[in-house]
Amino acid sequence: MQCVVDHAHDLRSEYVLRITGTVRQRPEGTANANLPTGEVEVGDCEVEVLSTAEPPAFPISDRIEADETVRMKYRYLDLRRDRMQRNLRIRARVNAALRRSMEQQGFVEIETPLLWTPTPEGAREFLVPSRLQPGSQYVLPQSPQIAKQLLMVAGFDRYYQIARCLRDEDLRADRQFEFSQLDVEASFVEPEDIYGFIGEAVADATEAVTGTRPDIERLPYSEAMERFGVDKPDLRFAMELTELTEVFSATGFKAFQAQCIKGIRVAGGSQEFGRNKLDALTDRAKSLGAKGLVWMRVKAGGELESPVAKFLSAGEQQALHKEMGAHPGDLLLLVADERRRVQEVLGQLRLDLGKPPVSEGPYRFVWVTDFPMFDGRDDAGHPVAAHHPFTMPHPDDVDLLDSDPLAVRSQAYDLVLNGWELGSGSIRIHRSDIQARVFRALGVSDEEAAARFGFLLGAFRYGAPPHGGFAVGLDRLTAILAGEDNIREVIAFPKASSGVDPMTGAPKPVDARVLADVGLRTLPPPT
RNA sequence: GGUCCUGUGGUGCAGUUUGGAGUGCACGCCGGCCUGUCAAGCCGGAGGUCGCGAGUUCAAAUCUCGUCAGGACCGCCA
Repeated sequence: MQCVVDHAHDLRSEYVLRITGTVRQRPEGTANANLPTGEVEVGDCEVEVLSTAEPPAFPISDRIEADETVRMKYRYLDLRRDRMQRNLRIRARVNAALRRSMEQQGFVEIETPLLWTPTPEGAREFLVPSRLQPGSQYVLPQSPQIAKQLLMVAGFDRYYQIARCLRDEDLRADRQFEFSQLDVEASFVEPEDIYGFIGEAVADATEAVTGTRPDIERLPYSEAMERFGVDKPDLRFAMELTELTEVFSATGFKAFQAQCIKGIRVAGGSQEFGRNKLDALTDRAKSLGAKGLVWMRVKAGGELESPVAKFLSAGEQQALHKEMGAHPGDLLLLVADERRRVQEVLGQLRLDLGKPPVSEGPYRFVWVTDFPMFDGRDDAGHPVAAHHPFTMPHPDDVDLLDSDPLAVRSQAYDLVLNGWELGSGSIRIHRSDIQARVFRALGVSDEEAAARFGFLLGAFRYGAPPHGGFAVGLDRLTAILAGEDNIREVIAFPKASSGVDPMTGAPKPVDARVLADVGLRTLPPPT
């Protein structure tokens, strides 16, 4: 708002002022249609300086992007910018909408402890030394998982919480040490019930920010992997992986005598990708683990231009052309390898070549369902839990636990938005016989299970309802709704990727006396 | 632990490829002028360890090595 002042004042940017005056129409010829307040002004102003200000370390303006280091060091100035004001207000709207939605759906908000017990396995935990029990540690929870399951045993059959979670793992654009989740658990539910609860809440939050209520699609895990090569597909663009294994089932071309062949079609890409770019793509594919990358340009007459074209029969070329839906000018990229490898490589290339910016395009929510129970094997040959060890196997697959564990589907599901994993959940095991079989499959002995999770397993002996739940990553949801590709932009005081807070300087050494109080002594810094 | 990108007055950039005096642009800052302006305008001025340390060279912002910081990614995140 423009203020008209009669007498000179020594006013600088970022001063804090109290201005008293009268709002009035601007005089003829001074209106400015480009400003929201361009029709009016405050006249006959009295100005009082409440606080002077040094020039800020960087311009407080959305027009100029300051260096991250400087922004973080002076975060309180950075937060004055329109962009950050907007982002944090979007976050508040998301937060409020989620709470409102869960309350309306009859859920009860219950807080769980931040000082929790170590549960070795999973993410590395932050330790909190105990003063009253010197030498012993609490940990900060990586999630309220076990606490909320105990609440189910306790009879709070619909629990939710906007929970802070802490994981001492390396930071990324979508990962901070501490992050917030809409954490949910309910009793007597099936996956459909969870999709309903969470879908409602997330749609409410999205509508609160964008004004439009999104649909949420469904995709089984195996289909996501076959069509998109990832378990968190970005459905905003196609370029799907085409199955070509059958096409080359009898091929004489050695490189295509593989378990799986798939391809992606870059529409109109044959012009854009000259030899340099194709070489770069091949290097990229190799760095992703492929043995190689076969490229083909689709010529005007439909014939294929490729270093390997001469090894392929006319029938194979025709079938390939048809399966890929090729048009003249397209670029085809093929990978042959083990199925999982093919999916990974082409899934990543698809993202490299086609993924739109986060700020673009519709919100394509999708439930990825029927995740496998286990994901590969550890060094000892035991299957590794894909979700967590309390995940209920798919009812049809329970009998495979011993015979073919890697084929067991679980009742676990993810919510994905535009290629970001927003969160995951599952139906939990509430029967001790099934839990015992899962632990056995994982190679966890009874003693070990009792030592780690005894208090949970003990609770289950006193009548545990069937239950399941979910957790939605608030930082990620908010970032996408705000059009930001880094969750730091929706967190008031984030950490740098080194884990340091450039504003406060944390973490810092503390006095040896303070350490002694909690029974600790520091080692000399590693050399 | 690894790969890659970035680091130049307070801020944002150009200069680095092909070594030749700290050269340039915009913003800000200081002084002055002007002013119904709204990213105000005009004139003048100050402000630099080219992240840091070695090396190559007659000569390094520029080339090499190391190191620090920020960022992206891999590992990691049940």
